[in-house]
Amino acid sequence: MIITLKDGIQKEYDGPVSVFDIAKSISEGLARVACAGKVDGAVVDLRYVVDKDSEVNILTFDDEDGKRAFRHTASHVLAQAVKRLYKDVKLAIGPATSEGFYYDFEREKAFVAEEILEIEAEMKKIIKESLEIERFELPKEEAIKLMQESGETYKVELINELPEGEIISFYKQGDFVDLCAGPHLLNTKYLKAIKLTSEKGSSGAYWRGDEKNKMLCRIYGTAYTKAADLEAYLKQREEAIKRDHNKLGRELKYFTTSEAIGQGLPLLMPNGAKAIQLLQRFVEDEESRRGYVLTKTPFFAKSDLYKISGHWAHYKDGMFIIGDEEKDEEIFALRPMTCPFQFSIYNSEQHSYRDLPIRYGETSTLFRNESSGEMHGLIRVRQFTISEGHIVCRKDQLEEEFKGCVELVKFMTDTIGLSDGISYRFSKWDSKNKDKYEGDEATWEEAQSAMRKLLIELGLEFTEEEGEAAFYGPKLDIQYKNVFGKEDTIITVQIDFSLAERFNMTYVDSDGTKKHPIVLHRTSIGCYERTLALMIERFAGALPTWIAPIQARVLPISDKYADYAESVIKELKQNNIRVEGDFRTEKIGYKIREARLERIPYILVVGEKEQAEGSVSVRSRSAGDEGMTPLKDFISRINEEILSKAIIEAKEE
RNA sequence: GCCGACGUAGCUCAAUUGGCAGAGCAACUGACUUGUAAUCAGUAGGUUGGGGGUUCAAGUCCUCUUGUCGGCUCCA
Repeated sequence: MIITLKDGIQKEYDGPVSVFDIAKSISEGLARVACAGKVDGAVVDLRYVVDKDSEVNILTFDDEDGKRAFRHTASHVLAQAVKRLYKDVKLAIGPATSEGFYYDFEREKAFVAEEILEIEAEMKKIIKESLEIERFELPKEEAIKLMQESGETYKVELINELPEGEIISFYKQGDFVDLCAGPHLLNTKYLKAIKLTSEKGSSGAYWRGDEKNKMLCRIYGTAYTKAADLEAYLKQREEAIKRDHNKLGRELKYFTTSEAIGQGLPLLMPNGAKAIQLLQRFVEDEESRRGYVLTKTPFFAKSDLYKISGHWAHYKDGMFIIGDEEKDEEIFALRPMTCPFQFSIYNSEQHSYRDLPIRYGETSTLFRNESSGEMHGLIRVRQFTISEGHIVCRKDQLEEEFKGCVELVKFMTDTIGLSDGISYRFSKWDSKNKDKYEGDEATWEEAQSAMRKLLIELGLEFTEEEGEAAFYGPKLDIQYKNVFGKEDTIITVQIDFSLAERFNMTYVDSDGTKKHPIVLHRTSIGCYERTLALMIERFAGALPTWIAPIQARVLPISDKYADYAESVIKELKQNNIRVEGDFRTEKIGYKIREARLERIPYILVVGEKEQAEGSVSVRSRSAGDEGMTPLKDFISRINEEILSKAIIEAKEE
């Protein structure tokens, strides 16, 4: 039997051999760090026996799938520890995640902080016990019986759903048995560095992610092969949280909230309002350059409009409704999206095929009645303003228009410095849940295959997600992670084959017949609040100079140089620099400290020497004290930086 | 909406088993006229998120409510 290894090397074995033994035959060292295997492209357990010529790759913690097996084993140790300490707890599921692992348990009350510590201590004990992990299989009937006997009703439910003939495997370590497809490590001792990250107690999670189901207790943790790596991860997480826009954004006076105003309704303070104004002007100008025409439409409309668009049927829970449906003759709703409004503009005129595409753009304020537990700083709010646009086009224009949207998205994310962190998600409908969507199966398939084709042509790396589409069509979602690792959509481009027909939007084609156009729903920079929040996190509050609310602050050394400082400020203002002065009679070090803490891009110190020479002493975020420069030179330098929208990383301190 | 944690001065945090609400920084006033991350002294600042209750006495206990945070669900 010939086994081909990762680097093309071939090895011959006399008979069937386990993946672990293959690892061992390569080297003892590799066997020690092996977490799983890959045989002919499929991830397998180390215990898996290879019995024919195959390509075999030994996966370690450095491989994504090896890491998953390692952490999945840690989740079993978590479950074992919980079962040892709390007999009455039922097991649900416990997978590995991108950052670690979790396990869901059914229990009367959530686990509190002290209990988490006890569980973690018990886990460490289990690891020290060096328990062998054994795998065994059972036929369906016996598998159900085993789980019923131990009262694991969730496991019984899972087994019942497996198709007949499926291999049902279990993993056993010491006194603990869990239904699991694997793969797993061979012994608990390999889990060198573990930590439960639910330090403040377990959090709630619905069984199978369905809010109609029982709420379970979820404990999160992570695991590494070395204590130092675990420490590094925890440290990095701590550092990331320091950039939390919800804390920094408040400290730096970008926004605040008021209990009396309510959840999800942040107040943009002068700094935040200025940054958003700058972003909006930039976006509006760029869109105008790209052939978008501006609209300005009402913030609310009669329910009639939403009944036509389908929002009333599919999105009513997400809207703020004005009036009482039972009592009032006419009721209104605040707009959750701009589509039906821009469609109404389209419908106010007759269109020829020659008029298309029409690209409508609007800096549009939207209102969505998000559930109370959802709000998060500027990232998830109930009122937000978005660079909203709808492109009405013919089928033969779809490709070019879609690509134009993606190109605009790339231009925007590059400019604002978020391009490194984005990922693309192709969001499809859920054909098992047709009630949630508008349009028939054929239309959906057509729209989705059109989008997939374009995504492939564009060479985008994307994931596919079922059930994430809008009710009217599939989406290309541009995803970005916040400092807590939680992913949100910042930008979206959607193909809609449905609403034009619903809305009776038409154009007269070259053959004189009326046809329904295709609609692209899209944003270019997403919603300004969310985008600003992610920029604050990305830049740790030190926004690029072009968008910084204050670009320079002039610090006179003492009162004696106040007049000169004023003249510098005047000169900068005449050059459209957003500048202010700090005329307090404080020491220069003190004023610098404050300006640094406020992340002001340029600190300009002026005293006797500067006054004599008509210069400023520049202190930048990127280079610190740069010494004296003629004022004119500084102005051309900062103007160049602003004009080019340069991204210059601030020095970490 | 659901599970959990939390809410004390502008900010960060104290306040023993229920027993006089306090500190540092910030603010304000005065002095210092300052050269690249915190000058010194003084003053003021609170219905302890809000309502209700238990108690001789509530920041502390109970209850309702509101807001914030971490998850889940939902979503840009």
